[in-house]
Amino acid sequence: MTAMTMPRRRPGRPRRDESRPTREVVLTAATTLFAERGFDAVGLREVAAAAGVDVATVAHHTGTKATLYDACFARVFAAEREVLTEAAEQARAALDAGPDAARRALHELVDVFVDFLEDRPETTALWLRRWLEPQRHAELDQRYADPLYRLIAELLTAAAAAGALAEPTPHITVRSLVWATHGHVVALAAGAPGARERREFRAFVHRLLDGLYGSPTP
Amino acid sequence: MTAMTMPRRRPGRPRRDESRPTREVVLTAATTLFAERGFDAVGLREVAAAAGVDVATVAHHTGTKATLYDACFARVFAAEREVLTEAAEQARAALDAGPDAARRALHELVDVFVDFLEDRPETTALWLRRWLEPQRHAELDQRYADPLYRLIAELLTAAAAAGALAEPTPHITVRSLVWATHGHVVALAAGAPGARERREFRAFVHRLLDGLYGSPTP
DNA sequence: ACGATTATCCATCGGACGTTGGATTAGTGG
DNA sequence: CCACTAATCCAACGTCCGATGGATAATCGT
Repeated sequence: MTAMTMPRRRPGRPRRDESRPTREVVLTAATTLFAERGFDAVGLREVAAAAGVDVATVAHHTGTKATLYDACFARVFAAEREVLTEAAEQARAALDAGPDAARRALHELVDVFVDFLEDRPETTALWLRRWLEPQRHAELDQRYADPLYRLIAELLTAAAAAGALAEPTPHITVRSLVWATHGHVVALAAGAPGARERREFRAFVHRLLDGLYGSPTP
Repeated sequence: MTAMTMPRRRPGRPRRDESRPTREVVLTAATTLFAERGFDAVGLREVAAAAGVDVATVAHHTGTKATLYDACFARVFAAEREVLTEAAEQARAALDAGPDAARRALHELVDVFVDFLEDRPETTALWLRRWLEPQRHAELDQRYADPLYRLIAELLTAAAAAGALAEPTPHITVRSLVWATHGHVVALAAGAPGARERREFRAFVHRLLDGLYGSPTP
């Protein structure tokens, strides 16, 4: 196909689309690309093309490539934190309603987390990529992951006190569960069979939650 | 410090060190760098410097950057497969010696796997990085991971038949265990506290093995 | 002993990269 | 209506990258 000279956008400030600010468009495009191929494999010109803008516009809105990457991660993580903290609050409220309701609330929490990661696989991809950067790992866990892990571990400890679990759950068990979930999401993103795979993984985590520390009464 | 003109090595074939072939030196250096920072963040000149050779020598022995990366992965995985298949054979032999011996053999298998990954964190790093490349994921799992998963899952099924476990273990449980272990290794590599962290993770996986599908008799 | 092969380094190429200076145009405040 | 700011694109810079052609020296086969 002959490259017809597309009416190229001329420089200058265009009409502003209030509903989708350029910064959001750029961050969305960059998040997808970074999640798929990682920081170093993605070029700023590529991000700009995916967002439909020039590379200088990307720089104007998000600074250097490193700050763009950080902004993508912070944006994705903000959504994760919001979902998880709200679900944890609801589960904690249910602890007072008796062991059965508490246990149901814990399973609901697990479902919310797995649902969230399945719906947004870029979250998992960005987490795994950043965990593989040894310099950033410690700072990341301190700023982002550890507070959430602590939140969940404390919730499970309170659940044990309320009779919904046989024992409190250490931090390390929560982390292992999180990694198992991320593995599940990575396999899904790589095209593993959908419905059955999901059902089996749900059964795995729920069984782990019920069985590892022993439900008091089945 | 003034850059004193180091007696630079002149071209031409040097005396050969039979015990450490150049190809092995290059692969070792490249494996470390790729595991630490990933394919795109590592330059061939950097690999060459770490191996103490010129970049053209790297190309001479390992071809393009992509084939070098593949060679690193294949070499690391060969060691993993060797360790795991031998451990699985020993465990299978123990299945005939009664449920208790069989159960002990399964725990030994888990220990061998976690020991191996803790000793060679680059194995975990390379696996995780490749799992994050969607194009290669399917081929990788087919060629490398799935046979091992199947080996272990069949072993656990045989263990259930021999009375060491209450139920056969699906593929997905094995994969989840593998991911949990990788998460543990990543945390260790990032400087998490050593001894206690390790003890708690061992307790987690062993308890999962015993408890998730229920040991027949405690 | 001498050609052939192997292993190494040097120099360089074309291209892609991240970043930036500056021109251009739309909106905004007075 | 005019000065100012904000947002966009173009073009370029210097750097680094992966790859390769070619020179050089050690080893090997005969």
